[in-house]
Amino acid sequence: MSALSDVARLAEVSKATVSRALSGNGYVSIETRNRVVAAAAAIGYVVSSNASSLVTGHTKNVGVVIPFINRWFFGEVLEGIETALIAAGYDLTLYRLSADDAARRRVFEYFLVRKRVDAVIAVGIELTRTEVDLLRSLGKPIVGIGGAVEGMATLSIDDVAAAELITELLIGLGHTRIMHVGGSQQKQVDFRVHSQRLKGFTQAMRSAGLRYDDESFRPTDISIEGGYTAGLSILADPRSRPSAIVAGADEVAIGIIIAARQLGIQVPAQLSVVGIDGHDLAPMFGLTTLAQHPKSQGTMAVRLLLDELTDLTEPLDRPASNWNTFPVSLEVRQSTTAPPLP
Amino acid sequence: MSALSDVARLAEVSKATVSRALSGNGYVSIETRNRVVAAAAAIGYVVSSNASSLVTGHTKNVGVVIPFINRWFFGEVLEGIETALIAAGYDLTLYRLSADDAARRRVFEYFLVRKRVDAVIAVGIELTRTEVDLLRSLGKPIVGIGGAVEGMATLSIDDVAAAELITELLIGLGHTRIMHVGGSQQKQVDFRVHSQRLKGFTQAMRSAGLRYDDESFRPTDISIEGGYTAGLSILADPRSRPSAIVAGADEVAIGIIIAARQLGIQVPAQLSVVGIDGHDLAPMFGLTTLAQHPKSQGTMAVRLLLDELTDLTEPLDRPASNWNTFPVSLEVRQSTTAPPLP
DNA sequence: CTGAAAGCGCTAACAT
DNA sequence: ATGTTAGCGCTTTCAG
Repeated sequence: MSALSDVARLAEVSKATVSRALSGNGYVSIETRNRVVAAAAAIGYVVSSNASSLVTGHTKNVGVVIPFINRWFFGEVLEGIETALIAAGYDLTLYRLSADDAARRRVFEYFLVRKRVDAVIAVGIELTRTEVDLLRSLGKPIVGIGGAVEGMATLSIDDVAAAELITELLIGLGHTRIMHVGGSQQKQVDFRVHSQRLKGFTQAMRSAGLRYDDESFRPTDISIEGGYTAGLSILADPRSRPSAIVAGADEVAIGIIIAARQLGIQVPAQLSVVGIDGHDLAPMFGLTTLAQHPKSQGTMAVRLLLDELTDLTEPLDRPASNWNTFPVSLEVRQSTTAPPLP
Repeated sequence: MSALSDVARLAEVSKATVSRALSGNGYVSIETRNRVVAAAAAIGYVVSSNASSLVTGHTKNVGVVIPFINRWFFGEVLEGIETALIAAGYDLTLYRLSADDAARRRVFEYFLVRKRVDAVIAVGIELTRTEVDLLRSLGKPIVGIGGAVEGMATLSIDDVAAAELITELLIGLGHTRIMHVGGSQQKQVDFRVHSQRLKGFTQAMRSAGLRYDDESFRPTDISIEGGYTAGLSILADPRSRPSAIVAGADEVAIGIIIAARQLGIQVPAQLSVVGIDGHDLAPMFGLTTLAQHPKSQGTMAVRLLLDELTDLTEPLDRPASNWNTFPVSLEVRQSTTAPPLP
């Protein structure tokens, strides 16, 4: 409510001086600064970021687009981003991007454009060339999490390699009947993560000379319920039951394990289940996971963004080398329980 | 980048007319409007919300403060809020409020104040008198979810009644050895939800004349892992094992059930577990839950807020009756499986 | 080191 | 129905 001019009057200086004193830009004698700061505190003055943004052109606000909020991986990433952003004095404006195309366009062409955000973090969303261009033409840095996109910095694991790695792990343990329960190949999230994980699985199976057919993959909802339902149906018949399952996500792995236990199957003694997101459920379920540290990915993305935002003193044309994909290291989180007997 | 004046020049009208044509406020002949809209589209003009906010005083943006993102109840609420807000043309700025007191003050005294938000939704956070006053003095409507707070509209279930109800349900089923596994009474979230749920449980036990002692309550982390760990320790000894458990949250209930199944205990045949948040896991776990429809709570909160924001033509002093707590109805979601045999 | 003045891009009276 | 004018609250030259 109180404005810069109020502070100026109280401190008996000009508005310009107040601005300088409070923002730290420009010279102000130490004593004047103190007077100003005291006056500001006295009347509870806080700058209007609107007015400030209007003239400076930046908003101290970053937009985050993300397809899900209530899913482990995404929720964790979001938390990581939020923490890092607030720590840096930035606000976070959240846009959940549904599959709905019109809604998506609306977010890009309306919400993100009206000069509210300085930059954008896209989590698990494969921006189109057009979207990237739009944002870049507006001079807004973008960083992505979850897959490579041309024209912007991204942070991601190699989903194919991850699935391959974890499958090889099971093969190395002596398993031969291995299934993959993962996201539907039809209604795919962006980056075709599900396809990539399936691909990694298939590759590993093939190179090991193991049988891989239509029965080896089971599509499911990425949720505990989905995993549970799939698990019940897969594990029902003892004769056709796999001895190991590669789950497309932790939620799915948990659902499968619950189903297995309900059917009286011991996990991991009689069935190995591995997941990929890796949320520290390993010890509890006796499952080995590939941890991709979502929270750190969030923090890291913010760091990348802030670097750009700060360097932005000399605008645009950054070295192409910077617009690359940073691999995120995977950590095999071994179960503490004994290895399964295939 | 292109500004209102560019559109004006292109359409050969004044800036005022452009503003009117695009915002829909004020009279503009149909043909001029068409010309303006075409011109705007041609150069990809989008209003600067900063400039606009600066003069109108409102931002089309609401702040959401929430203690957790990655927890079912909160994640769902957040999704509900996001969807409703976007649909109404509002942005959502997210603040995760940690237990850290300094951080919390910072959010209230700095972030929320700099005129970025028109209103605030507080989820699961008990605003202090000071915080409510601060926001109200700034003329920002607030609505809360999760508990009653004086001076603002809130939406919440009656946690005591909920726990009582669900406990009575178990008692009615013939259980006598019932335990409550819920959040620690020490490090409490706001609204002391854990205490309230414990209280409801205790009341039901007492009125039924059932034994209630120190052993009847087990504090736990609100997470699947927490429930699992608690479950293992509670259910290990068959002689002291309860026949039913009231879980403080769905995550906890799931953890307990996983532990039970691992120990070879049939759920719900040998053990009943009930939860409160109610995320449709009922059929899968054969557990009865009390559904509180988090997503709808989010939507509803937005609706309340929007009402205020719209009525705000005649500012402030709204009838006190409006500042009440709206009860959220609970729905008993019965398990489809047969009732347990105590 | 400080002040005066010129806008940032838009909206809202007030005219016409 | 449209144009003119005066700011919203701040930052930033430009003088001094």
